[in-house]
Parts: sequence; C-alpha cells; structure tokens
Amino acid sequence: MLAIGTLSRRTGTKVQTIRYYEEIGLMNEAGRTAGGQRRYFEKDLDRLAFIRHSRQLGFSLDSIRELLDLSDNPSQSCAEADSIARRQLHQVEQRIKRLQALKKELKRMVAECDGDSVAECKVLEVLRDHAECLTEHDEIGA
Amino acid sequence: MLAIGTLSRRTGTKVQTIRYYEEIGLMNEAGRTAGGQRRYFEKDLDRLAFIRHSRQLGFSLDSIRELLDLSDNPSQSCAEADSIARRQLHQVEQRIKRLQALKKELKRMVAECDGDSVAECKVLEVLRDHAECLTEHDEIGA
DNA sequence: GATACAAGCTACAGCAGATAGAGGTTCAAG
DNA sequence: CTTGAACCTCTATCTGCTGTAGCTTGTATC
Repeated sequence: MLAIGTLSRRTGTKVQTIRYYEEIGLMNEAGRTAGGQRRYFEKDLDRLAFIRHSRQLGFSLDSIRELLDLSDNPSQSCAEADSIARRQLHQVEQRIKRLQALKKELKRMVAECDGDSVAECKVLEVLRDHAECLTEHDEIGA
Repeated sequence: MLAIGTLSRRTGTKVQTIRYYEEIGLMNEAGRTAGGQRRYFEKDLDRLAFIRHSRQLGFSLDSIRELLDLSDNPSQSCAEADSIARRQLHQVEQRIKRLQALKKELKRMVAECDGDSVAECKVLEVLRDHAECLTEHDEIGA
C-alpha cells in the first residue's frame, strides 16, 4: 500500500496534482485508511505514470482520458489510439511551424536594434506597426 | 470618437478582450458618453494594435506592459526593450526545441504502430513505459 | 417624436491544468 | 506517549481570455 507522497516521488507529480487527477476522474478514487488517508496499489502508480508520460508528450487531459479507456480495453482495435497520437503529432507540427515564424520575426527585430534611444528603437517600432512584419502570424496562442 | 466595436473590428480584438485589457490596466480607462459607453481616440487604437501585435509575437501581458511603458518614455535607452525581445526569442527557441523532441517521439510511436489490437499497440506501450523513449522530454508545458 | 434594433453595458462563470496556502488531522518512528 | 513529517479538505490563484444573462444606449428611419 503506497501513500500519496510515494506516488508523488516516484512519478514526479505534485501531491496536489494527484488529488486533482482524482477529482476530475482521471485517477480512480483511491482507497482510504481508517483515518482517511489515500492508499494506492502498484497499478495506480502505473496509471499515474501513464498520465504523466502522456502529458510530457503534450497530450491534453481529454486525449489522455481516451487513451486510458483504450488501454483498459485491450481487445479493441489500435486504430483509435493511433489516430489520437497522429492528431497530437499534427498539432505539435503546427505549433513548431508557428513558433518558427515568430522566431524569425523576433530575430529580425532584435538584430536591427542598435541600442540607441527608445525613440528610434526598432523593436518598439516593429511592434507599433504590423506592416513592418515580413511573415504572417495571425493566430494567437495555438 | 471611436466606439469599442470600431476598435474591435479594426484590430481584430474581441470587445470583451478590450474591456479586459482596460480592467487589468493595459489600456487606459476610456472616456465615456453621457450614457456610459466607452469612446476612444486614434491613440487608443494604436495602443491596442501594439498590444495585439505583441501578443501575436507571443509576448506575455506582463512583458507587453513593460514594452508599453518603454514606448511611453521615448527618452530612455532601448536596451530594456531589446532585452525583453531577446528573452522572448530565447523562450520561443526553447519551446521549439522541446516540441521537436516531442515530434520525434510521437513520430516514432506512430510509425511503429501496425494497427493491430490494443493489446500490442505500440502507442499505448510507449506511453506506459517511459523507458522506451529515446529522447528526453522532462518538462511539461514550457 | 416614436420606434426598432444593433451595439453597448455590468457582473459573473468557466476553460486548461495545475499550484499554493490556511488550518486542521493522522501516521509511524523512537 | 510524544513528536513531527506527511496527510486531509477547502478555497483561492495563475494566464489570457471567452461566453452568457439581463439590461441600457445610440442611431437610423419613419
């Protein structure tokens, strides 16, 4: 029987985060001691590790929920899991693209700045006037 | 005198977002009509455009606040603005790096999946066992 | 001047994905 | 039996908005 702190240490997840995962139904409700403290089995540790690892790969909690469902039902086709992963890959690729456009723009901005007074600061000038941008960057966030 | 909807249309910012920027002090408090509606000058439009453009380049609202302060005081040295931009560039580069590691891992995961049953699904297997990862990807979010 | 209706207003809730703190209780070692 | 680390719940906070409810204002047209 493992205490929550043990799971925390062994997966690098904050204790509050584990409780949060329980709250939103990603982790099963843990058993309790007579005094009300959570106690876990190895399988809970595995599940948490799965969640954490998926998060590290950028999957959303919703996607992870789907992946866990699939993982719990080993008889189904793998196609679903595959498509979730492909979707994630696509998203990551899109984000990289976008960030590379930003990087280019920022680099240009920084390179053109000669360190003089703010009045003629290239950085601020570019920010003031979108027309000075060479690349498109219309989405925020993404 | 411009209504909030005009600013919204001309900068591609949602009306609520403009009010939000006012609330958090990024935009100055707008003048009001007798009936209580906000009215703006061209300079407010410029300021909003600056904010939006900076957001598109990925700057945080806090950074934008600093940049606006600098922009409002044209006598200072440009160094500060420059360093904010460099910091932003660095962050973008870090995020790209991280995403490229994720991309590699996801690609491998997806490529190895042969579409059979979940029981031997490579995608789920990799997620289950971090040891199967080739690349490091320790940070979440970033 | 009356009417219609788009556009404005405030206030509050909610999203992801946690994280932090207050204030109190339990467990396990010595 | 005592100590103190680790646990508990509950609530608030973060970023950067976005959406809704329910009401008021502004303006164009008749």
